[in-house]
Amino acid sequence: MKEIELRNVKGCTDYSPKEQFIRNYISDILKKVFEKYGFKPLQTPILCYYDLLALKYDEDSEILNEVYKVTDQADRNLALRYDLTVPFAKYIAINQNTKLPFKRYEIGEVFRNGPVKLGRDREFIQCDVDCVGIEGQLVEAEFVALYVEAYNNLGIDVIIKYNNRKFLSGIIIESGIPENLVSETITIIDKFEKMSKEELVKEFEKIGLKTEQINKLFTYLNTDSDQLINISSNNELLTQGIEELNTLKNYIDKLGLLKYVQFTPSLARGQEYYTGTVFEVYTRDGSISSSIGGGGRYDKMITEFVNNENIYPAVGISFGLNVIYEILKNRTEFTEKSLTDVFIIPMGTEIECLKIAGLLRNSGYKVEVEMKNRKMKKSLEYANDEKIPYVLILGEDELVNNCITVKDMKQKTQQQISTTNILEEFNKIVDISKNI
RNA sequence: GUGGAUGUGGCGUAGUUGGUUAACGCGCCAGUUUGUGGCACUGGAGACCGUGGGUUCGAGUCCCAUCUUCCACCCCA
Repeated sequence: MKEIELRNVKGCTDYSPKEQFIRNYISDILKKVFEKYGFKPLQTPILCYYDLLALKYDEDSEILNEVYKVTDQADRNLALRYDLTVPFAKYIAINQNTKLPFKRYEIGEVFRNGPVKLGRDREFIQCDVDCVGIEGQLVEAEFVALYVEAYNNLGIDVIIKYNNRKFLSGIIIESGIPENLVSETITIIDKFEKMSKEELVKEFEKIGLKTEQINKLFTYLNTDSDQLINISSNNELLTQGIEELNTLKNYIDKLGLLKYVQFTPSLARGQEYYTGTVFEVYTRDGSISSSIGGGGRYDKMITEFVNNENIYPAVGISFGLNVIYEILKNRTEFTEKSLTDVFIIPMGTEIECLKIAGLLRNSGYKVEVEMKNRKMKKSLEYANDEKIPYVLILGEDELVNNCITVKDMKQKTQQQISTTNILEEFNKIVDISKNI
């Protein structure tokens, strides 16, 4: 056998039990909130036809370079999914009798053969929530509520920045910038908050914008949400964008969520397919500079994809599992947390212990039984390392007296309880120590 | 993909102008007598110094190549 270097594929990560526990905790909370808002789980395959992705992303698109291509034994051209949105659109296209509105969520791996750095892998989990079939700003407003609730449940204080693509394109056109430079301009605007004004001007000049245009654009980009009403224009796109922004703000206000949002005219988001409202979520204290969630309205994508007479207006948002993990991982509730509640050490009483473990498990405790025949000292050291709060010891002494020793590892106390109604007795001990 | 750094036991590091058996902390294992943990003490295992060449009497230490990882740029989640 040839010796190989043992390592993970670039951009792929192992998650240890402790890490994965927190990741599961996060996705469990997210799932609960999604379902609370009426979103249904939809599961799509990771493998898909390459042509499907090629159809969606332009031939020369950078995205396509980052798609993993694979083949099967029949030499079919396949790919690993790049995001969850295309599989979603594909599902709608295949199941055209799907009743609208269709609300689904999906949490799953996606793959991008791109640059790797801290917090950015090639295999990563996306958490997407989408609603297809509804126009107007109500969906957006509800998504804001969902965002707030989800991040509240995770204990993260957030600020949701929002903007509107029609508004953004509108102000660019209104500034006198030619149509063919719109998308390049947006790319630069996306860096608005990261770069100084001088740097931005340089960038704008590089793509050929005139000083007058740049100045006009800057005025628009510094607009406050209250000033939106004052902007009047013949540009239909701009008027529409402003109207949508005002409607959305009104909804958010009535839902009492205004303190969670911030109108940000420079917010663009990279994806070409957004057509209306866009969101990006940040921690309020700014402890994490990158966004921890984002999304927006994309009315055309599914419509073009399905390509029948129907239109499929859609809004989708996503949560950044990795970055949420980075925020939560150091919380003591996790670092001090044991994945096991009870550790049972048998002293020649293995089967009895397994039976007791079964009893405790049935009432919801996570129970582990010592199976390695080692010294009690070692067993206790293990329990201690794992931060397991309770240890039961069943030896001959206990067996004779029909009882079992219960150690409270945190309090460093121990007592004996009767084995005949062990569950009841044990619950009592747990309750008492919880109250302390 | 382009540019810049990096690579020493499981982890984090030290290794002087190239010179004998590569050091330290953490971790790991075992013990400090009987069925009791977090501390302390004692002992132990574990690295051909990323890989392949080269210079040299001699290289972890110099040169070249290659790979890995990381940081910028690009793009995004």
